[in-house]
Amino acid sequence: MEPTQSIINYLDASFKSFEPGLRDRIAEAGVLKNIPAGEVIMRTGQYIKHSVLIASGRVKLYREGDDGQEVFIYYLEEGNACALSMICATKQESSEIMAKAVDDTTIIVIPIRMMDELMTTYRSWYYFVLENYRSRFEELLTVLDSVIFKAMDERLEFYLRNQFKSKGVDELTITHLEIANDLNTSREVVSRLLKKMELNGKIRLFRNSIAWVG
Amino acid sequence: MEPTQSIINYLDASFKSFEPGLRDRIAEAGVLKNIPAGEVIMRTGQYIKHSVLIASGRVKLYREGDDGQEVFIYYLEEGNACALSMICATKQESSEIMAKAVDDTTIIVIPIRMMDELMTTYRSWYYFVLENYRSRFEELLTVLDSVIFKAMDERLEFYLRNQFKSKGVDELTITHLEIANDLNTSREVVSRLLKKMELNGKIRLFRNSIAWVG
DNA sequence: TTCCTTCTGTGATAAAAGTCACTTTCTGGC
DNA sequence: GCCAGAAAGTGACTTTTATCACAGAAGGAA
Repeated sequence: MEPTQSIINYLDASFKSFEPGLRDRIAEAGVLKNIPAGEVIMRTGQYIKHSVLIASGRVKLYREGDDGQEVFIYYLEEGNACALSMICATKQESSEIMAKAVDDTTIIVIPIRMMDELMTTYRSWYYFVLENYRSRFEELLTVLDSVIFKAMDERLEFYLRNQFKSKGVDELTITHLEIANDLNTSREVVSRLLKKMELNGKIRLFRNSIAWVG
Repeated sequence: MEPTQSIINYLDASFKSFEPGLRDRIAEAGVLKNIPAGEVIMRTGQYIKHSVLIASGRVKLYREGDDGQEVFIYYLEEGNACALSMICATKQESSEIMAKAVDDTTIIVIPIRMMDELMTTYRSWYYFVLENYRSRFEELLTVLDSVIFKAMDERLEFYLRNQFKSKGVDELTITHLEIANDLNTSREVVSRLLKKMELNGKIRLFRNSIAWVG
């Protein structure tokens, strides 16, 4: 398939709010890039020179601690943009988070110098950018909430709900250690709390996976 | 002083990046509003119908917990905009935080329906909005950091540094209870940790105030 | 099968933070 | 000066979370 054609396909499929002119302009100037599952797209301290749209797949965003801890913040999915890439982009400042592809992911990369043009020419672009920002901002506030106000059992439940919902599954393939890392706690704590949730009938535990009972 | 003139004065003083046309347009369509110290500007769940620029004074942003706790997130100062007001504005969704004037504050209120016009007409406006967003976003990440990765003693120190720096003083008028509320902990914990910091020579404690020793 | 690694379960203990109860200190107003 | 109320100090205790030390279970590879 010819690349320009592909970008249009992705835009039509996942960025439906884009007006035709915007779609064509991005198809013209953007570049498709495939990221294999597990690869890091962006790292703390790295300068960003492009805006990034997620055309397909799923990207996990982490905040990195001083000792290499990686705490899960949120997912970026098909139709999202990396808010930070747009914003850091405008000032070329350094990023503070780490983005890793969890599935095989296709992104559309747009050179930052186009931001001016898109912003002032296409209303649907600036709507998209602001709306994207707003929803990331609120997601960030939600995460902050759960960390500030909730104890670990509630944080865990919030985390699991999020995972089940975001992945659209009722059985989640994940280990206790992975969860513990995402929540910046220890594996034992997660195991114990999960056990408690199982006793309460909320979930069922298996090796390498958790099923939602609800 | 005639209001339109006043807006221009404020814009010239604190929003120097605005191009002349933008300045005049805001002076024309914006409204000045005085908020006495202590008054709430915006509340969780409230719908926002205006964009808000801080012309003078200082606004404290809190995140509200389920039981009425109010945790400090960041300050908005002269020359800042309320990022949420711009973004919620574009979609008229509900706010999730609470903004309270800590000093007597003057704000410039801009009707949301002008966002389209400003965004597409004035490059300095969209730069301003995005840059504002970016910096709030990063501030939020910093707060998240300290909550996720730091124990209470470090959070307290981070909080104090922030206060001293943001207010530009070396003696801070505040009670232990106020700090405890801002950090969502208890007064005793704050008292004990402050005492420890005093013993370590970082600060000196007085009734109703704390002096930075550095 | 037999190892070996990874995942999970669990008790014991330690450390951090929150809670309760009370005292002391300061300060402003009478 | 005296008193009331707010602010701050402190000991004792509980709860939550983290850490340590294992043990058992599951599954893959030789």
